[in-house]
Amino acid sequence: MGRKPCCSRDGLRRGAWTQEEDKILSSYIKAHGEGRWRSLPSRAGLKRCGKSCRLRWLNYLRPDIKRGNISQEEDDLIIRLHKLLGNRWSLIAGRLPGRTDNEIKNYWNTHLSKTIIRQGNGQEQQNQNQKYQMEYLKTEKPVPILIETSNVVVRTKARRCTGNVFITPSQEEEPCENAETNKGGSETAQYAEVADHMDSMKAPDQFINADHEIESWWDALMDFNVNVNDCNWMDESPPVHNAAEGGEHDQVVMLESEMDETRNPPVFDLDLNDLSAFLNWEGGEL
DNA sequence: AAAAAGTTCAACCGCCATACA
DNA sequence: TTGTATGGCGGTTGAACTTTT
Repeated sequence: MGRKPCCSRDGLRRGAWTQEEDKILSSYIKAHGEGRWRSLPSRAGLKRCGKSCRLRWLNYLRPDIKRGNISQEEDDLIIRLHKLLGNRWSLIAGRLPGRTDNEIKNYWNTHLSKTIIRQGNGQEQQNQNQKYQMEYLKTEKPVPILIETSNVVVRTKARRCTGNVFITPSQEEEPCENAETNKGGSETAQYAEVADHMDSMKAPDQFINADHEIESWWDALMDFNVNVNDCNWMDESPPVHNAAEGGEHDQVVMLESEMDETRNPPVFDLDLNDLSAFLNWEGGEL
């Protein structure tokens, strides 16, 4: 017995798309926009399931897609981001304009993972790291911390916290039950944690917009010199909530809209700027 | 030249989170 | 609060293609 197909309705086509189908899908989306994938096939006159249409559009037909010829710079960036984020392909793809998560995932599985395994923790990898470091030094910018190849990634999939999320310096508050803290972990682990939490936050009236890319979230934290080691990730627990409104915990770090009004000297004294710089460095484009 | 083995990548799958009635 | 529809994600599959024997 095979798996149950996602669209079990009889008469739906599966497998490779024909040029004719591509044409129909493209022109329909150009005319009516993306979305409502479930009903799109019948509206467009396609004998495909909505999921299949969505995937075909996002991974192949979208006009802004770059295909093939992944450059050395992109290659390097994928490797570095994968070290930080693990198999979070959509996040990695978000930093590579025109590339899809599927393409990056395939590229990783067919090219890069083998390269990494070959290199392991060996000299070649260290040399590569040294090369990055030397080039970066020439720019007189802070030297980024180069991520170790040994592993790092805390979770491969974002989890969600419900409600507003605050970052506080308190060691006494109950952490969000969905969250894991990595006190004392490597910068990479910390970043992965921040990415996870940031990734999971909700918009629009909350403190962080889920659509923001990781680097902007990270930059926001950098504005406050927040040390992740000193933070608990909080759910909507009353004491913390009160703090946001000027209550008992005056050191709550507020983000987004409130951030502009509360830009004070850093509440925490930490140094993850290097990692931020590392992330923002697009291999050679300094 | 042909068969076998290996590789690539588009497409599909199940699962999960969110939106909404 | 609950149930359902929908969108999005990462893992996996398998046909097509390439390389090796």
